Amino acid sequence: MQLLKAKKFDTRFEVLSATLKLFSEKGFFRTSMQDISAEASVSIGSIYHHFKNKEVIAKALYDMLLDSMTAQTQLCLDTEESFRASCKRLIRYFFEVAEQQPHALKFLLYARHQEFLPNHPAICQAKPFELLIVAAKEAIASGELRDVDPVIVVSSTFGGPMRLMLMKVDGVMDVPIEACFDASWECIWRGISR
Amino acid sequence: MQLLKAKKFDTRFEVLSATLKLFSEKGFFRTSMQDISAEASVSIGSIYHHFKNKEVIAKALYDMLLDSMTAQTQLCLDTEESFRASCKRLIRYFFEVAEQQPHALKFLLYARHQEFLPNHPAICQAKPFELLIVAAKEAIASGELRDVDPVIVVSSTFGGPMRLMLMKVDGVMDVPIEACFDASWECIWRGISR
DNA sequence: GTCTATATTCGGATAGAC
DNA sequence: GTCTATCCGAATATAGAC
Repeated sequence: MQLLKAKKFDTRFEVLSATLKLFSEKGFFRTSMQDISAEASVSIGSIYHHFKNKEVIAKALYDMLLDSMTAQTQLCLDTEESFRASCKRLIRYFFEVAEQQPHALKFLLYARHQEFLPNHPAICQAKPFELLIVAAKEAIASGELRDVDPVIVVSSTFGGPMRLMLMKVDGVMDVPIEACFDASWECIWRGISR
Repeated sequence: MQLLKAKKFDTRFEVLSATLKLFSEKGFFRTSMQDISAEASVSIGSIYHHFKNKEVIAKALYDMLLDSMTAQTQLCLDTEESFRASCKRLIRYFFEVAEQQPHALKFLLYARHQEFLPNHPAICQAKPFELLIVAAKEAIASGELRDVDPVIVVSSTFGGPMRLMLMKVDGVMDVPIEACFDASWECIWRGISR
């Protein structure tokens, strides 16, 4: 599933797509409107017709990607029966995104937003994180997990995989990230399971 | 131990100290030389006398903090006898820094460097990480840890605590981070130990 | 809706006195 | 070594034609 959705082949999409690539490569501040214009083959005037300013492009992009992540998280939690199964599936999904849409994941993970979207909540206050906290709480109540603070459960569960994903999107990992899944998951599950 | 060392009460130190605060609050690009000048109570001309440009300040800061981290990592690995004891001590140390010198940790963790120090190695290629990989390898050989890829061991060990540290420096954690230590460590150790 | 040309601001960096 | 005053380029954003 593509995180960045092409409703139709329109200017708006071209701009967002080009911007995502540039931001993840060079960052928000090193990317000029000129750059975006060139990469998207859309004039600066047109860009400003669709987006009030550069920050608005960033915000549109961020919201879109985060919404996809939230939807996917919700889906995994709703579809699977156990916390274990939900997390396994979700991490598998994240790994897939890291492999196939590294730009999107890098943009999202690198929490640069803090810098270019001032007074925006930190990523750890975002929706997916909160959904997982709730799910962890339930899994503790049901006895699936040991009785540990849910925040620590979620950090322990996703902290390791996130390090691996960062390595992947930074180009430091030469093997496919899927190769890390089993070993990584075993560490996680031994850590949090009852 | 202070990560930012005051050799003497000199201009250079004043600038670095002010810059650390501003960068961690507003980021590299939103901090102007004007801002630094005001915060440090040092004229712009003087700043440029000591540092060629803004990037050089950032790099000096980054190197200084990373060197401290490397030294501390080395110390823990040299002093303690087991991988387990080394990591416990190191994470305790990190937590302490998160609590007492959040600016320093935030600057270091937020890997914004990628953006303002182009073609600089990602944090996961930095010295402390490499030291830990080697140590993990040895601990596997000695039978202290299960036979898991050392990269995964290190990610699993520090991934969780790093999430917690980020929450702390982002002001999202209201309790002292030390309160998380025992539970977090138990998850880690169950995950990686033999 | 898209484009080109242009205005205006901002901030990094320098010159040169003390 | 420190300071003030100033330069100048870059990039955001706009105006207005098509």
